[in-house]
Amino acid sequence: MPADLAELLAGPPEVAAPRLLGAHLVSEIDTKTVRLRITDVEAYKGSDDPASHAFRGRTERNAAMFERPGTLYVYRSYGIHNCANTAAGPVGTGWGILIRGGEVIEGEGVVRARRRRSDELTNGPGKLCEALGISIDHNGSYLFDSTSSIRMEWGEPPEIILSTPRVGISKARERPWRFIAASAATSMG
DNA sequence: AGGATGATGGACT
DNA sequence: GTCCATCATCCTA
Repeated sequence: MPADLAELLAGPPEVAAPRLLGAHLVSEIDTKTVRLRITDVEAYKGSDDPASHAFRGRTERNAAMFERPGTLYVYRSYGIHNCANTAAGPVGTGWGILIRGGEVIEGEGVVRARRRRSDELTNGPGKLCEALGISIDHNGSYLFDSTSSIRMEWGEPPEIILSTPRVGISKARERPWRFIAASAATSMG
């Protein structure tokens, strides 16, 4: 029975994040469709989490994370890349889940055209946004609205989930809130 | 295979 | 001015 993703995201992010693995991220931009299977996510828990953008409360940049679960939070990273999160938890908590990586299911030609520089298409939050065509303009849109150009849809969950420390942060390293989908055939490091 | 580094913008001290 | 929820490229092996 398919999980209700919107309901799932209403819960705490460290619980919702691993269950997001296998779900699909669909972008329909410039009449081009890309469909991705989510394989790599990280949970961030707002004011309880010094590594979260929302740790110090709501600002103009992170406002989308304080909206209803399923709201897309896009921020510019290192001045160059965009990274995508979904808001999670009750409205006002600032909880969220960073989408770090996925597998292209549909639209690989479009993805290769958007990501000219590397063979690594979608294994990183900046790369994933470039592949899907996600820009800062999509910040604040709702992932479960059928009219949104970026949507989240149910997909088969992975058999195996790895839990590791989060990437690229210096605070709260002890929280193993990165979740990676693995298959029995593949060993990941 | 793996380490160093430059690009570049926004938030914070 | 300093610190980043990054990535591609340029080194050394």
